[in-house]
Amino acid sequence: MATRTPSEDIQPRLCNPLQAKLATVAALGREDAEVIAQLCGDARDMEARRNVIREGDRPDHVHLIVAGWAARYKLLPSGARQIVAFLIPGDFCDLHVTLLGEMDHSIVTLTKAKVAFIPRGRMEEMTDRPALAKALWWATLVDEAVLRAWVVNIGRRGAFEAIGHLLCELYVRMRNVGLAADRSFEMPLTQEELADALGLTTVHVNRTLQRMRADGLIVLKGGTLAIPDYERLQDASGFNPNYLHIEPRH
Amino acid sequence: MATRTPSEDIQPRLCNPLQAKLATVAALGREDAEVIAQLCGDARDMEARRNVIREGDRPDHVHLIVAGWAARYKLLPSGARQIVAFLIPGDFCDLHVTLLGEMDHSIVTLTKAKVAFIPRGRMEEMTDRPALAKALWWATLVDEAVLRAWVVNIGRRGAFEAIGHLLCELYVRMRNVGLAADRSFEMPLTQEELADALGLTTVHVNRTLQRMRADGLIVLKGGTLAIPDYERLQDASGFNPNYLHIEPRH
DNA sequence: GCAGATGAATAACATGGATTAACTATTGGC
DNA sequence: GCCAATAGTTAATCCATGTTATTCATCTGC
Repeated sequence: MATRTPSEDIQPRLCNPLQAKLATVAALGREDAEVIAQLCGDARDMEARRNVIREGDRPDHVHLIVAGWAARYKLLPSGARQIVAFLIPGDFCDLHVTLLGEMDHSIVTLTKAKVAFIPRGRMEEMTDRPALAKALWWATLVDEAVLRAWVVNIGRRGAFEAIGHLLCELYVRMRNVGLAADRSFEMPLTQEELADALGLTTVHVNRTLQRMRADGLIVLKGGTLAIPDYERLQDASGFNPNYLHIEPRH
Repeated sequence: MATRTPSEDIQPRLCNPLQAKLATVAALGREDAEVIAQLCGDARDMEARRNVIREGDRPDHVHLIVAGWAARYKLLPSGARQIVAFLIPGDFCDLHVTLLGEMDHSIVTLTKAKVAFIPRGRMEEMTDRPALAKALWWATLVDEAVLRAWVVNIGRRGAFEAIGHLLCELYVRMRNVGLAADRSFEMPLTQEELADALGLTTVHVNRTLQRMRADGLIVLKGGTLAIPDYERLQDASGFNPNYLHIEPRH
């Protein structure tokens, strides 16, 4: 296989993060895949640190991250910020807003990003296709599972384990959409963003990252994270990927 | 209308917690209500502190709390427990398991409880009815929103605010299923359970509850919680019920 | 190639909450 | 009604993480 050129039928998943992600659940037909491709096609470019939606909004379309990173967050009266999810390519920002009406949190881009704005009608085209409807439902449920893991991370793990756990999760998720290879991936989060996600301080995140580097658990530099010994990191942080509900695919 | 006897068509919501809860979203027809009533009819009695399901299980039916309280939790390798949700009457334990396959967490009763075991076929009867299908989808999305609020609570609020916030949420949810009146409700959680939910220690929960009592924010005794001045508690804990997505109904 | 902005790295010090360990109510079973 | 188990209280000590502040390193646009 080493002789073949990497063509699109070897790794069709790589073309489109959403296709890659949903292929995890249901076998998508050619037409399903096309519907998805169309959605991602007309994504808008956004600068880093721009709000995609804000708490209180009642948008009439759904947002999908096609490229770049974003974060779901809530602000406290004190001005403190808690990030409740990192959104990577293939993640929907607000699948729920159609039913819940009003956003109860905000979403901001963390890097330059491509974001698709999908009108309601377009979403219905998707949910009319059984395989896609199932896949979207699955995606929502996995988001919820990720949130549960996040609670455990913040509530009962120390800073060291918590950061390790989060990095493991991001690695698996990035790999699942074809954006990680050979134990490394582009990880654009600042220490402040990590801190806001884990309920810590930038100072403490810094201290802890250094310890992890010193232990040889991670190599984090220039926006790229490498994990020299994934199993060791996984053990050190009590990470069990079962909650991501990704079937082993080989 | 004040002259009418309070018959079941004035407050049908109160008969059944699930009906009460779902009536929040969609107007349920008489038949819808009947389907729900049947589900709750043949619930099994369970003792306190019994597992309803455990991580790794692949149950072939869905569980619904009809009476009593339960908790969704995860255990860490260290043995520490993190509660990620409290389940009160009208809450489904595992609506997701049908699609996700394997449970990624466990559920335990906290009090004596009545739990309905709903076979897959029965669930499909529900999802075949548009109003119910929508209501179930809504319930799932609200669970997710609650989880987000929980993350904020643990990550960025101090113990005092966090406990206050949680108590406000429980009050609103209990009221929403007809189980709270006049600013008070049965609140069977032990300090240990509160601690495991908020990522704190029993000792610290105890200290903090005392402070809240001293401040006159709560009256907690004999398994009943009274909130003398709800607005003050709400303000003191930065509670905004928007994330529960309960339309104001009057 | 410089100015301004942003992010990372350190250091000194403060503190909320953890830990441990008694001790004291309550509760529920028999 | 008593015993055993469970739940709540209290106090002393300790530590992980927060606070505040300053310096250094990059990046970006012009």
